[in-house]
Amino acid sequence: MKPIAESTVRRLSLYLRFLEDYRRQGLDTISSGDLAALGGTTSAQVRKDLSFFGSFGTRGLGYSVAALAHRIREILGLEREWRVIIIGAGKIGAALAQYKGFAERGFRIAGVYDVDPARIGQSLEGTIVKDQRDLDADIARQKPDIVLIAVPSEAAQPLVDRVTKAGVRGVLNFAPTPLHAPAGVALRSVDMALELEILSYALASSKG
Amino acid sequence: MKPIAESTVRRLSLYLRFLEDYRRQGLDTISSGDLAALGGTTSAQVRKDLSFFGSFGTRGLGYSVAALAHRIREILGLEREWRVIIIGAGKIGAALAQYKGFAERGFRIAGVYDVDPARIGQSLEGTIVKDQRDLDADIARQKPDIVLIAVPSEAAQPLVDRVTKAGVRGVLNFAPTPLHAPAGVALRSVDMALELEILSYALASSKG
DNA sequence: ACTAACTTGTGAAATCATTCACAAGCGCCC
DNA sequence: GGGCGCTTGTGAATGATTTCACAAGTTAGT
Repeated sequence: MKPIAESTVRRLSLYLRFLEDYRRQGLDTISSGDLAALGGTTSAQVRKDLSFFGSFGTRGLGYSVAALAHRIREILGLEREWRVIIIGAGKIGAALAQYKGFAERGFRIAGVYDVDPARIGQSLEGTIVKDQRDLDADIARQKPDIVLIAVPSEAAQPLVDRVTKAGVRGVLNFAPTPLHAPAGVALRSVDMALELEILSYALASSKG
Repeated sequence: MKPIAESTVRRLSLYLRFLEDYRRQGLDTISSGDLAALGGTTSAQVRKDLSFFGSFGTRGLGYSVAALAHRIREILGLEREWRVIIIGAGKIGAALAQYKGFAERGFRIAGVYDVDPARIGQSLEGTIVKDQRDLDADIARQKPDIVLIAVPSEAAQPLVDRVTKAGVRGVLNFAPTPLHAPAGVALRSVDMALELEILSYALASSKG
């Protein structure tokens, strides 16, 4: 199958949310125009996005909310549960551990790790913070799918190297530094300071 | 001036970090190739990015680390201090309020707001959580530049409407829902669940 | 059964972003 | 001062993504 652009995947994920809203409202069908209006895009874009994966609409009517939601979940791999571990139990790690949105989407937090003795043993919403020295053994045993990196910048790259060596193939980084992973490993970064800087540019360039 | 792509602005922001690293190491010049290697891109990309804003390199030598860093800060609007307020003092809001990376880059947290009486009055790293009822009056008085939205999804859009009406022109949303802002307002979203779903897709589509 | 009103799916066109390729400029060394 | 090696800046070419435009399929109404 030809590779799908990230922008397309991102929009699919959004469409899924709108479909869930529609379902909650008891609506059975939705048109590409409706999805476009909700997502701030165009109906052609929506149809093109979906067309990469087949054609599951009905001309004249639109898409079945339930069927399309199911199909998008399949495409995104959300039908299964993903085991996620968090490394770093500081402010951001703790916020992530307690974030409800992950569980709702099938991402199960299987463990939280830190190096700080003051944090090890603490409970974060039911999860006990474990010693980072247990990390490799736990990865070997539990085979987590995704690791969230919530440690200081300088500790991030060594951890990526470590967990990918242990077999982890998905990493989501929250440290404000670009990381590199070997081929075959999916790595993404959420960089809040960077987002603020992009906003800064937008404000600075518009008002002069 | 012609509009600059967001991807370009994002990379400029990265280059700035590398320049600061270089400066800490006492290096005076840097080439587009060096910047490219650090950022995982190509030297042509780096030069093209910079060329949108003028030409400030020296052929044969590269770029002055100090001069380029200064110029990028100017471009991004990081020479001035931005006043930022945070709405929502839950886990994410609290983590944001205490995040060191913002202050380092000139984003000053001027206030944190919540509606929950249990949170109002609490201290977050020196900042007292204020009553959200004071929001409009405080915005009128302090003229914050940027608002960080860290509230539940359903509360997010009304807040965007409210703060933009009060004159705020930059919004960074952390609620997992797409928001809409009037023209002239810069709005971005950081959606952690969405990033995980993109990872999920990458993992699901590679291993079948 | 026919028409009118919609909506999908998709090639083609247009736009946007990245990469290529190279002339031109600069520093260093002899 | 001349030549060599390195690096920038930038048009042109390529590649990727979005938008256009429309044939074809479906429902609902009469």
